[in-house]
Amino acid sequence: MRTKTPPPKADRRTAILDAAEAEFSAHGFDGVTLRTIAKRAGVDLALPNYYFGPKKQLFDAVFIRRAEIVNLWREEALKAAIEAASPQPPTVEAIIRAYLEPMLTGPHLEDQGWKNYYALVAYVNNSPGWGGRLMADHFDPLIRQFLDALRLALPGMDEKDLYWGYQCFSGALTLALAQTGRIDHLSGGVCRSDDLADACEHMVHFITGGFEAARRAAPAAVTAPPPKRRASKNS
Amino acid sequence: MRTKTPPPKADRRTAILDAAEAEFSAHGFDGVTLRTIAKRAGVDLALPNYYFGPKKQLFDAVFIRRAEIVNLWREEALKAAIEAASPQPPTVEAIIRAYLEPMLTGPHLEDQGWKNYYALVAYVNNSPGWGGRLMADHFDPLIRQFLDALRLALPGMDEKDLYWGYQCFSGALTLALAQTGRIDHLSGGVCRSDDLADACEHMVHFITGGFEAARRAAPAAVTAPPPKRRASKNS
DNA sequence: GTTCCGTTTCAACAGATGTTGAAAAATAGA
DNA sequence: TCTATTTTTCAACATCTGTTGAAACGGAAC
Repeated sequence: MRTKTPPPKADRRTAILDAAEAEFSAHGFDGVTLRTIAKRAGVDLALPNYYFGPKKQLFDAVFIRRAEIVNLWREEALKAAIEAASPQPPTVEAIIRAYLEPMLTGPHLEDQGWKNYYALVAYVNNSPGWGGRLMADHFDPLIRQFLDALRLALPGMDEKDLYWGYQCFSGALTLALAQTGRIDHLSGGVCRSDDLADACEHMVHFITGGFEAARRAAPAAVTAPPPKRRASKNS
Repeated sequence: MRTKTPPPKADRRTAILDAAEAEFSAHGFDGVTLRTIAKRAGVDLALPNYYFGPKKQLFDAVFIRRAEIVNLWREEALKAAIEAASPQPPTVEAIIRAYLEPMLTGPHLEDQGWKNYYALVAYVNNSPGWGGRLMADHFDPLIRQFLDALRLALPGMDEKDLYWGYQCFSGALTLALAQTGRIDHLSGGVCRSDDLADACEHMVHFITGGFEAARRAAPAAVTAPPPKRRASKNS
């Protein structure tokens, strides 16, 4: 009943990747069965294993497929921002835009596959354990390039502030990528979480302001500053 | 072999909740079996079902247990901030602190159960579908109180900017709650994702600056502003 | 045609999964 | 002590899970 159109003859490999992408992004790794993926792709149960090996390797293949593409986009955007501002370092806003816009704006967003992939990235980034390994292996090199650019754009910023700032940035982006629809419900329809371009434009300002405030507010605290505490709280 | 200490006689109910909390937060709903939970809690396989019904209801019970507590903490902190600033509205920073500090600072963090619960909240908040329902049912009322406070602290701010700002805020908090350890790896140990108090103090400045910049930068754009686009990008 | 090789199907496996009903044990009330 | 109620154990169920090996199919080379 859900067997889509009869399989398009060839191209079964990418049909499996697309189906797995949609299912994994919606239900997580353990919430998906190979039978569901095969049925959605319109192929036999044994075919995913034939092409990709065990389930975990199929998941990795889905994750890696578009990671390389989006990394190229972002690297190119960062280089362009640096070149456009040369010999000055680019502004914080220009760096944030180079980080976000290649992902969140552009005609590729009309492809539901890309939206599914972004939700998958959000899932991976929030998964403890093996999720961190996947993210680190495929995104850390590029992230370090952006951190280097931010160091130049924010002279005198403490390293700790920079990393915590990136953590905030990454969290905001991750939740946007997840497209959970929660902001739709909360805002009564004013904001739509599937409008990634809108999310992008607002994030640019918010995150830029966050980084600049984080540098300004640096209280030269060395370790963990204990703020005011309430009277009691049960353990 | 993993049967912990012999069951502490009574208190099997909370032993099941604790075990389920630890397992669900680490592996998600579908990544956990009732047998794993029962073994970790040191009880019989059939006992979780006896107390909580089917698996999904056990998950909900885990989620709800501490939600009510943390909501009370945060509501109390917001009221205190409002009262302390009266008759003026509290500052943005005071509101952000009231939102974050009850969760992220205090002696309850020495209880690993609370850290597990926070990771569970992060998991739920990033789960599409049923996750959003759980969050909305148990956290939206309090969130609306904070949004009301922010409206007073940020006069003239556009509603859309406010909601997208909260989305950034929520994303940053969610990733902090997840404690994935990714920031540890990325920063080479400078930041530790299990140091929630440190994350809190940095988030306060970053998010406060983000909200204030979001108000400042409001370009009176009506819908989705299409920023500059690169030459071509495959679909 | 015949052979060969990459692809696809089919059927089945061994094990795990959520759930349940009935028996057994513990607890409380009289 | 006997009874009634709650709690715990045990064993099993029907179903689903990832994976695999062998057979069947496809088309191209000879």
